[in-house]
Amino acid sequence: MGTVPGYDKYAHEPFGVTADLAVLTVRAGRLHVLLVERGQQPYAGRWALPGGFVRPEESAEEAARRELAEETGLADVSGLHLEQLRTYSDPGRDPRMRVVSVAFAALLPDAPEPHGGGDAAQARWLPYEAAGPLAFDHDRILADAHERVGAKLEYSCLATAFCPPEFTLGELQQVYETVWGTALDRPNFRRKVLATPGFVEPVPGAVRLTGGRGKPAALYRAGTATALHPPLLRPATEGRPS
Amino acid sequence: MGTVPGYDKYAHEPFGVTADLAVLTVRAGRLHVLLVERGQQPYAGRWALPGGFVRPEESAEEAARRELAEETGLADVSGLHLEQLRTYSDPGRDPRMRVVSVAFAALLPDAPEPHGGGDAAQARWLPYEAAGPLAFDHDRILADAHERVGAKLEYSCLATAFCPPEFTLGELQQVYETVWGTALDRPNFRRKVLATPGFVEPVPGAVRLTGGRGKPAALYRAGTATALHPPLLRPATEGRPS
DNA sequence: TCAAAAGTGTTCGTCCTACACCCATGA
DNA sequence: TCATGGGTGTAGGACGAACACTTTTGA
Repeated sequence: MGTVPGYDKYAHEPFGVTADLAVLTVRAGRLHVLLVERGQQPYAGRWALPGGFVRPEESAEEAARRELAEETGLADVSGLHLEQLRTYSDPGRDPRMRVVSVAFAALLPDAPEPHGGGDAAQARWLPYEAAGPLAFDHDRILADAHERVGAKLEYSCLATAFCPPEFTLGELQQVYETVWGTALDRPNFRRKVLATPGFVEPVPGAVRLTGGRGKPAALYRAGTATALHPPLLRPATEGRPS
Repeated sequence: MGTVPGYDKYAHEPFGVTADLAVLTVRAGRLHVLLVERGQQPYAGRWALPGGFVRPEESAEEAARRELAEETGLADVSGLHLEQLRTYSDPGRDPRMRVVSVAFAALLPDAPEPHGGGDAAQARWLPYEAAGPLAFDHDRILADAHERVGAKLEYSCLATAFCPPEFTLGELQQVYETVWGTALDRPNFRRKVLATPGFVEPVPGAVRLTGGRGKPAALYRAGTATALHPPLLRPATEGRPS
């Protein structure tokens, strides 16, 4: 970083910049979100999205990964899919000072157990609906993350990010059904997924029993494609906000 | 905004927060972008996206509208469609200090002429392809804006934001063709638009000659819908990034 | 032999594509 | 009367929705 002589970086009221994460997973057929209990003021004792201040030498995305590792102890953060959501900048959204939050959405396959650390007294997965009133404007951020992820499932291959390295089509379908809150027709879902080149790749010969009963299902891996053409539209959800 | 006793807001290296705008319009069948010539260091004399520092008492979106009015003199900024793009936070993207930029995309109907003001020596519309190397990382922001707008045309009614209050279907179609860079079939486009409730509403009896020749075209106004179901997919654009 | 879950086939409608054709206007 | 742009009609095909049916496993 260069220097411009005569520029006073303290001329303005200072802003803080935080990176906050809405980390989602599918657990037992329900959508869960990763939350931390705040250990400090403000909102001490309240649940919040993990996150924290961006440091001078890192980008917002780097800060998000660091905070996630620090506050929840989740390993394998390097390969995690992070999607920048939007930035929340209302004055007064943080009582300490002017803070703008760069929010990210992240998807994880089922649920390594987190543990608190850093500024977080504890960390845990909570069902999406049970994520009560959160600190700051995190309720809004969480809702935006849900909406965004639901929309991206339609036209991207993002759903595989919710799945373990090898998964069945039934598991993949459950991701869609859980995030969208609607049931899908299994035969049609199957055809649609298999007809999209690069969405999933079969693992030759591998099968797995899913529910303890029933026919063993073939296993698939995530493919190399990122976009879905044509998209897999969710049924009849009128009036979705743009 | 409350106060938390004992919190030192100067404890961290201060961040600057800017709001930058990629303002797009369609002019004579070509995509144009609104640029300003910087009057100050750094990058003095270089073209850049309009924008500037967010003030302590305003949100990023409010700052974007204010800077747009100040730097380009465009009126009617209050009704303008602003779409938050994403936030750019790489360390070193601004040589003065640590600055994160909250970027917005905006759409305008053809082209009130801008004039410089504030920190901008001058302001003008430039064809999208001719928007040479810009200051900071604004080339990247501009490309992201183009991609985002192109994608949103598929599943939202955003295209009407490029049009004047009353417009013909030919003009609306030209918005799609200009942003996407592809030709569309006129009869099919027409049917698609008219079949989507709330996309456009006819202005009874009103007609207008468009090219000086040809049959006068019926006029329409933007409708109340925001989403397009089913979407209007651009033809065969493989490998688009997610 | 039954329940449960995976996987296949088929039908029917809707939407998209493409192109042919007619209409109204200015030069 | 010709070129230009607006507007209508229509046949064919691709795709999605719905649902019946078969297969393979554990209990």
